[in-house]
Amino acid sequence: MATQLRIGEVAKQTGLAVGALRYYESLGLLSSQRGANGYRYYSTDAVHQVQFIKKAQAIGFSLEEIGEVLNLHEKGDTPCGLVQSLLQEKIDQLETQIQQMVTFKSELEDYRDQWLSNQPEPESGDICPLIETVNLVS
Amino acid sequence: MATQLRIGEVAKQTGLAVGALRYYESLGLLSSQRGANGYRYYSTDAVHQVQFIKKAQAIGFSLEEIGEVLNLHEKGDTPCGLVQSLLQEKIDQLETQIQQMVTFKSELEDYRDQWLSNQPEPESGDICPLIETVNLVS
DNA sequence: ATAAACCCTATATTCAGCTGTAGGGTTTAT
DNA sequence: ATAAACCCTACAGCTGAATATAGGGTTTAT
Repeated sequence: MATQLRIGEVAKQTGLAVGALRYYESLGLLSSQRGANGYRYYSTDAVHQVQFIKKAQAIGFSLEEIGEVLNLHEKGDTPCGLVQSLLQEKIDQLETQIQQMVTFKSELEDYRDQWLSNQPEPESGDICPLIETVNLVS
Repeated sequence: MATQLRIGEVAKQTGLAVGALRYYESLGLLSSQRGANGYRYYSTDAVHQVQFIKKAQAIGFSLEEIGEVLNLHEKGDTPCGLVQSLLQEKIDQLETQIQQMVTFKSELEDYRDQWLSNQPEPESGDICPLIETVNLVS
């Protein structure tokens, strides 16, 4: 029989707040057994599961995605295929975001440099010519 | 005397939703004059100011920051110095974020490649070895 | 004259991932 | 025996930038 841990002990061992553990339970990411006093009791597997959740978060998974993975696991399936495709999705999204941010940063630098080298004449009613000259793309 | 616009007309001319304009007013970013019927009336300057807000947003300013800029402007000051330092702040933040995302993306690719080339043996109790082998840094 | 289109306020809701609080009950250490 | 430390539920709040809804009043077009 595994040692039964109370929520504070799980919190201590995982570094999560007690409230976060209860929150995870409300999302169906973590389950517990209740004692006669109403307390949640956890096996050491729960600690492992929380660590799994933290690692999955660390590689960019949302709690909802982690829930899907854990659901597959609970059904007895190996969720590695799902993990793999989610991971590839994250990588692709990161690449897209990085490209967008790089482009955006150059645009901002261009605005800054243009303005530093050649301050536009303020037109009547302008608030700040630096921004007034921004061309909205979208 | 400038033409007085109703909120729907300002919305149409700026592409913003009516609700967003009222929201901006609640934040102090936009002001209007009220008619006897309670309607908001705007000058064409308001359209210009909304466009300013949109441009400032487009270069990464939060509504709160835009509020600071507009407050300076309303006090009669030229807010370009503030705009310039906020802009430099955005550029620096972008650079930091880009670096973090690039690093993070490589880490994810490493995980993916390691796993593809050499699938770790699942240990008993593992949910998915791909994630189980993740080393948390923080 | 009446309906469509417009306007108003006030409140609630969304996204995510929690944290904080109030008002209790339980366990443990002294 | 009593206080500290722990646990419970239920709800509110936080971030930011809005959107949505309910329940009304006004203007405009036909």
